[in-house]
Amino acid sequence: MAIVSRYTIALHILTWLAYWAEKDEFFPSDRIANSVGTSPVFLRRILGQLAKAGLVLVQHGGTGAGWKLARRPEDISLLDVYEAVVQTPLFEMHHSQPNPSCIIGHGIQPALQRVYEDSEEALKLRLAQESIGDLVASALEHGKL
Amino acid sequence: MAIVSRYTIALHILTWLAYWAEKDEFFPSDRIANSVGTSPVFLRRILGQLAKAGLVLVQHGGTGAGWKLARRPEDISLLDVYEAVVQTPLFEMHHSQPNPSCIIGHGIQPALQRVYEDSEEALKLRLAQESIGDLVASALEHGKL
DNA sequence: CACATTGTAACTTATTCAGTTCCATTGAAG
DNA sequence: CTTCAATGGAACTGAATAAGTTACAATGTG
Repeated sequence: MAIVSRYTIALHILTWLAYWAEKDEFFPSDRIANSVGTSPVFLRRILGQLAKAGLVLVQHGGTGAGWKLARRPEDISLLDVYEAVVQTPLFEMHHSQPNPSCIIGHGIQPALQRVYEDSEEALKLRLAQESIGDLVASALEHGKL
Repeated sequence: MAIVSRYTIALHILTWLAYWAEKDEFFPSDRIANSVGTSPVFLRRILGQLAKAGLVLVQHGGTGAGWKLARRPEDISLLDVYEAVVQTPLFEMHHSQPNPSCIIGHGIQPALQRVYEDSEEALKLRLAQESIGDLVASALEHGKL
């Protein structure tokens, strides 16, 4: 399979919040849902993860409750978002145990472990180079056509 | 989610075949299944993909039917295996359509497309640097303890 | 106190993956 | 030319996971 669409949704949310950030207000989840095209409850689940990671701030009760960015868009990297939203390792190991009395079956998992960690690291390094600020600029460019 | 365990299984298969490669015979799928710890039918599905990609050779009927490597282990990169077995893009887009009348909703997908492609490319570049030969060496090192 | 909004739990639905069973097909060996 | 060990593929099951929905208690501003 692939990296969950939850990650795409999280990036959409943050890009949207960044676009409206100059207003400096809290935006409710159904307002965001209108742009993303999915349910406010689903968004709140993701927003909760982003809040735990310190990427957004939440205002609970009263009128004017909702969400806003906790930092400037340029200071939120796509890696920050990845680590906030994706908790599972990128590569899956065997579902059923390989045969430990076979020398390959015994040694393959630690061998893969090392390669998998390095490869995941390469991906994360690339994600660290891009920010929500970049996404806003790029989305506006494409959105205006 | 993550990259399917099918990829791990494919690497296990090829590492196993590489380990026995000097014998220069064809190995049946249930012999391989004994090391991997999963069903021969599942393995044959994966072996079929590897054969299509030209990484293994198959011998159909008769005694001595089975599978063997089509190239030397050092000439099969982990990227070759990835492209043989994983067909879907690494990142998932939205499941439901973002709002096209919102400027962010309209521009976000092409913006993400570019970043996603670049990031997937970074992962593949790392996978291209490692070969089945490396995996055999590393697995033997760990397997001997 | 009123009320807009969050937080969370429980449920449904769809999808995907791994694994299984079954049988027709293949082709080397005797 | 028969035998038989093996592949190839279809059809099915079971389990896990994701996205989406409904419902309601908790929050805290005004």
